[in-house]
Amino acid sequence: MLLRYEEIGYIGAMTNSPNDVTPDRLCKADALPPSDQHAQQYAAVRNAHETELLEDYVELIAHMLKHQGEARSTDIAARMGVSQATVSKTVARLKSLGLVSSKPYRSLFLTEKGEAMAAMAHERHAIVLQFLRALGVSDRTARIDAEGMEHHVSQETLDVMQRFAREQERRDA
Amino acid sequence: MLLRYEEIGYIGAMTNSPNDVTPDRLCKADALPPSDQHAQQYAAVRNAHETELLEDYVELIAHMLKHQGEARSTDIAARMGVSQATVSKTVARLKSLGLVSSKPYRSLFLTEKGEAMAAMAHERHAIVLQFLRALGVSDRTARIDAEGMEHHVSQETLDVMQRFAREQERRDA
DNA sequence: AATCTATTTTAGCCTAGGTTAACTTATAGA
DNA sequence: TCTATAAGTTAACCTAGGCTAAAATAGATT
Repeated sequence: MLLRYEEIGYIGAMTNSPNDVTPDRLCKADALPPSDQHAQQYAAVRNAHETELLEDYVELIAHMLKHQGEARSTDIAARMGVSQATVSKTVARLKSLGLVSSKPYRSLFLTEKGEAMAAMAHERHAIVLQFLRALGVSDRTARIDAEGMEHHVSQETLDVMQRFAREQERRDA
Repeated sequence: MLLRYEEIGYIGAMTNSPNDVTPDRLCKADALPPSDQHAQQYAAVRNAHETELLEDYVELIAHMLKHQGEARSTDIAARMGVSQATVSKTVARLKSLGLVSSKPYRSLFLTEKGEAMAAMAHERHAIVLQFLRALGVSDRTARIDAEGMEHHVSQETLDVMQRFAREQERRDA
């Protein structure tokens, strides 16, 4: 399925012969978007990186609050595979951002803002995970990949993934 | 499609009644993997983060060498949407890692190692992008998401994606 | 009540990746 | 050839996210 230029969208007006075939066409299909759009793509990735860790934390904290009743730094550290000191520092950042609240030396709670973020992160995560499994990826791999992918999936793609997973589910039933 | 515990794999031996239905089952399906496995998942993500930027750079440099004949810092800076100073520093790192070679104040080249990395990154990127388009995601969104996702997709998932994209292509033809 | 242990925080260190501002080098044109 | 401008580098700074080691606190036990 070779894309037409019009479908690619960013190529803009075709200047040279629109009917010639492979070599030129392959070259163009391999072309990068214009600089400014490309820069926006990278910026989007950098942007995602900034919130990734925060989302992982609040998602995990929410889960712990729900399933264990409390969220303790030690447990977070163990689950994240980092030192307690790292958790302490990151939690300080979460607090300064108004996502987490706690009294010193006490376990953690989410603010409303934190809960909202956790809910969103959890939903995304779940959709991506279900999607990967529906695609036929093994559970173990799906979990690993979902963890990394979830922060880089736009709403549009998420919708497509959800639809796909539902279709697949229906087919399985 | 509710997963059986056995399919999930990490749950291990079921202790309590294996035939009871929704509430317990839903709860378990929502459960996290055991701490050590979970920690490995996060570690995989952190690991990916370390090479992400390097991969993006060599991929971009390879593209420029191929299509413009040379790779200049200014162009990289423009495409990445960062300052030249940042490029300079990152390139220094790429050089120290033996991925890029250049003489001071001259444009850049890839070492063999750098080319190998670039080729891999490019292939992954292309597969993810084609997959997203085959799924039905718009080109613009597919590009953005592919940029972020490519570094977090395992070989297993990549294979599945490639197969899916080919199927879809066949169906379109 | 005193103390021991587990947990949390703090301090000091490191690397990566970003910035601006100032400096150096390459190169094209008068 | 000289010089203006474009391109690349360096210095000094910042934040995030890791680490270890040491200090502080909470809670349980005797």
